[in-house]
Amino acid sequence: MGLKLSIVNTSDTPIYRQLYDEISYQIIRGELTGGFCLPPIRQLASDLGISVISIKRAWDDLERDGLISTMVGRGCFVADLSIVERDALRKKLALEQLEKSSRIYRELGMSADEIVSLVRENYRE
Amino acid sequence: MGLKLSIVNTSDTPIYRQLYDEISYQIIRGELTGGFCLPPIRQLASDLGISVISIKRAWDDLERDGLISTMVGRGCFVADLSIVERDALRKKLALEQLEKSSRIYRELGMSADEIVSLVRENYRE
Amino acid sequence: MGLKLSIVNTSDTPIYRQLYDEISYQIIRGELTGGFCLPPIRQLASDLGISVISIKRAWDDLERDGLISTMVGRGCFVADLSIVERDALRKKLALEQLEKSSRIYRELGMSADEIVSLVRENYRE
Amino acid sequence: MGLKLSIVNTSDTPIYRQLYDEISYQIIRGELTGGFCLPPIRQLASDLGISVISIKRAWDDLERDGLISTMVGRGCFVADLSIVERDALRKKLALEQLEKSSRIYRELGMSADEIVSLVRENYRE
DNA sequence: GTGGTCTAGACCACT
DNA sequence: GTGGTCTAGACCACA
Repeated sequence: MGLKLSIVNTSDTPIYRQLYDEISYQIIRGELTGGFCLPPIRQLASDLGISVISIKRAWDDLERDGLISTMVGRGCFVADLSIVERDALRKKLALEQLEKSSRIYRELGMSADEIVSLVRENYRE
Repeated sequence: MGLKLSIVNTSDTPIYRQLYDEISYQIIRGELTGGFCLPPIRQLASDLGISVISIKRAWDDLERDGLISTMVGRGCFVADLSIVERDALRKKLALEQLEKSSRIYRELGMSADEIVSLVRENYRE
Repeated sequence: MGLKLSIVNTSDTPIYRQLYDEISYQIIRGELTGGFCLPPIRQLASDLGISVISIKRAWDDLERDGLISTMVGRGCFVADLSIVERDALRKKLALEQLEKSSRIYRELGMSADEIVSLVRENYRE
Repeated sequence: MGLKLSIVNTSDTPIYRQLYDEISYQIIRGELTGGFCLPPIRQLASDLGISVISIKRAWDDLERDGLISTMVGRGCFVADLSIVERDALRKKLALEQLEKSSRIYRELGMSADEIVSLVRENYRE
């Protein structure tokens, strides 16, 4: 099974960011495991109908964060992460997101209880 | 008491967006009430050290969303919103934010309980 | 019975234009007849909650077009118009409006028949 | 064939409005079809001898109304509208215009028949 | 006095 | 290359 990626051109989040996010989420969820070989960027670019530059940028960022590693001439491979590392990453991303939202909830004058009930409501669907 | 606004020039969110957010939050929290006359855009521009255009853009967006109304030659005034309208707006913004976060939480494979405990933890601080 | 005027501050048509229009329409419909004495602009300004300047501007325009005449120290009076004059004015305004709309209808690629049926539909309500 | 636009600087309708109108009419008439790539705003600005800002403002409005979509770094593209959508839009704009006119016709005390005959007269030319 | 629009030119991020 | 944002300064119409 190959890599699954879906890109939204009209989104306001840059393409390279969408790529970064999708790959990192798949790694965190364990769908992409250590040693998996990512497809050649040129092929991926034509498959997704996007620019090579966007992919390169995403791959660079992923490598910077230790999620993949590039072996010149051989390709890009998903890094080996322990469950502990993956979990730490997961919690870090969740907290980042939560803090961003919380700032807004506070601006709206919402209490923790209100938010919790919104969360529960939202998840039931 | 005049209007309180703080702008961060180095932020990656555009100035006009920061202005929009601050004003709309103040309206939702009831700190800015119907009929309040916003300061002249040119005065505000020089006070904040920003361009008139950024303010104009924010005011345009606020007007399009029914939060203020501008009268040429007279000034810009906060719209009269009923408590019901304000609450609806508040809930709408909260839900928008929640859905954005939820998408990410789901990508990270988190359950509702996990999120709720994160929220509680986050709010205790 | 006094003069009836309703002004919408938030409208995008200038106040002086709203005044001009309402007065001229009343004259055309024969509700304001020759010799009728308009209220003092200062009183009207405070009654309507608008600026004297806006009224002055409207009165000036009306006088320019021969619809009222100002007698210094005595007030402003509606001009004596014959039925023929009133009808000519009515047709002129209608045609002006029609030409403005027609330009848009043509841009939208509508035929005369389409427009006529829209008119009939619109008037039935 | 490139995009055809004509701007009148001396008009009292803002440049960004003229742009919005011309583009939207061309989309409604089917002259601009889905996927068409609008010229770069900076090139268009220099071609038309106007400022980038005016174009940007028009493009923003068009995007807000779902008529085009812009992709940073790639350009602005005409949205894919079904014939049904285009027709609905066309009718909506026509009705808006008609209601504006009708208000005035009523103020002038005109019957539906009078208006219809005016329309027919006006279209014969 | 107010807001509405526009220009010319700049810097930045994305592809 | 593309669009996104911003500044500084100008001219106009409205109240």
